[in-house]
Amino acid sequence: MRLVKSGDPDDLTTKARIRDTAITMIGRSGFAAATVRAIAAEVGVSPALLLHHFGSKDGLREACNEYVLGWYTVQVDEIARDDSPATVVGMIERTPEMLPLAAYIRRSLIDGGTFARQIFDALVVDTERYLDRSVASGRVRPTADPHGRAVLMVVTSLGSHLLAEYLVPTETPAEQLVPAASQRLMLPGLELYTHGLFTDSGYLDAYREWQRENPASQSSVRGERQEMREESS
Amino acid sequence: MRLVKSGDPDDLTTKARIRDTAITMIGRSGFAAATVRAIAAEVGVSPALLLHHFGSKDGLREACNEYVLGWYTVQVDEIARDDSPATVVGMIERTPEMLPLAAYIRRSLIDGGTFARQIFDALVVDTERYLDRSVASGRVRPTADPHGRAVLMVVTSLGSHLLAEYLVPTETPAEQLVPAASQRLMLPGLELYTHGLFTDSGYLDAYREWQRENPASQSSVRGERQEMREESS
DNA sequence: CAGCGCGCTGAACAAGCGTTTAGTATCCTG
DNA sequence: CAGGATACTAAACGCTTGTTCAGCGCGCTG
Repeated sequence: MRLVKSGDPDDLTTKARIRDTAITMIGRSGFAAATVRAIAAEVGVSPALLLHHFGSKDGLREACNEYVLGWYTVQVDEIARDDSPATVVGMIERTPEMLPLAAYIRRSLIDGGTFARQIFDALVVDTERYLDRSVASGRVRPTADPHGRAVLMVVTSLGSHLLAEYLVPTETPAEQLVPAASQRLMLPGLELYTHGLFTDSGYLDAYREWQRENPASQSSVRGERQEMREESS
Repeated sequence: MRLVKSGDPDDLTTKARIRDTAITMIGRSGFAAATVRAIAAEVGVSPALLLHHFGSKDGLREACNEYVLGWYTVQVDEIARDDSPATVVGMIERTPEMLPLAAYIRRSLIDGGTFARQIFDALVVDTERYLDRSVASGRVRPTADPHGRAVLMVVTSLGSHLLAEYLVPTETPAEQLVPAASQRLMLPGLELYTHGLFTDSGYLDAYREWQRENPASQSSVRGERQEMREESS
């Protein structure tokens, strides 16, 4: 257990142990399946204590969200300080002690809601910054839509995360699931990122053409964020 | 309602109407949240009738799976007959009357299980065939790992499907969600597929090098399927 | 020592779940 | 017209869920 904080589980307050266990169990089986009684039994306390500390089951979820989001922010700041080529998504998958956190985030993304959106947006911001640096250093090609490209890469990463169970043989043990899945896609991914998929720019040119002729249909979709369109005028 | 079959809802047997409603409601709110009572109320029958026809709630799910899988197979065969450039995933997203089916598949992919794996594998097989044709006709580059590339593309497609709610503004109505999400990723996707992401083949070469030096680590991951390795010997 | 707060428990609560059971119409068949 | 299958319902069952409530023991404070 122990999650991120250092020291023995015995050193943590019972409230913290409940929170950590809840994160693990919600991540493993989902919010609904992780019942108040099951979590309490796992920690070794009464169900009533859980409600005493967190008010309600939703209060517990809120506390978990807050904790995970705080931890996530710290991690991002940490790896943003050095300009290592590690993305946040990749790092989440590798460090074993934060696997419960990753599973919890995975569940949250599936369930939807404000918390998941915060995480997703943070991932996109982080990925975009990483890509910007890579463009500046000449390793990555510039793009007409940096934000959109970052979104696409986050979607691909999280997609392989969410669909990991279908990428590996059925009998793969749960703890090897995500690493095995990302290794499965490594070569095709690198190949795609290096050479692309199409032999020429026909599709892209056609889409740009269509886009130029139907400028109305995109403003409603893009929404928010980018107001600056000076470079295209 | 009416789903795929033709005619008025009144023309269908009550059993079929229950099944269709179940598909819609499970797709909308998940298997657990779509209770027997809620489905029965939506159809306008008693909860007991549902059990009378399908034996149990799991029996109902089984019937839904069977129906969706059968319908899916028909669709795939249909668009595989002509060599249109439409992928199955894309088609699912566009035809409005099969949106409930798509939502149901989406939920099933999240919940996991045999049915979801069947759908996923079928999508991969179909995508791979489509890519093979495109390679033969010269529109798409050949690859060292055709199956892996097909998996990657399915993951990207389904990923944007699963994460659609994060790709669009919060207030986007549910029925525009998937189209809006895929349009959001259209330009970055085409750009990536046309030019790739990296400026040179450094990362790919390094990985291939590493792969050549550590040939052990991949057999356990690849698993199943491809036994033919004659071209590399 | 009295008393208050805090961590904690056992037992119970109402509500919702999937499911069962007994029974009622209805229609087809002999 | 008799009779059995079929479509369907009302009511209840047992179980699990989140939540409440009264109360216990312990440590700190006055």
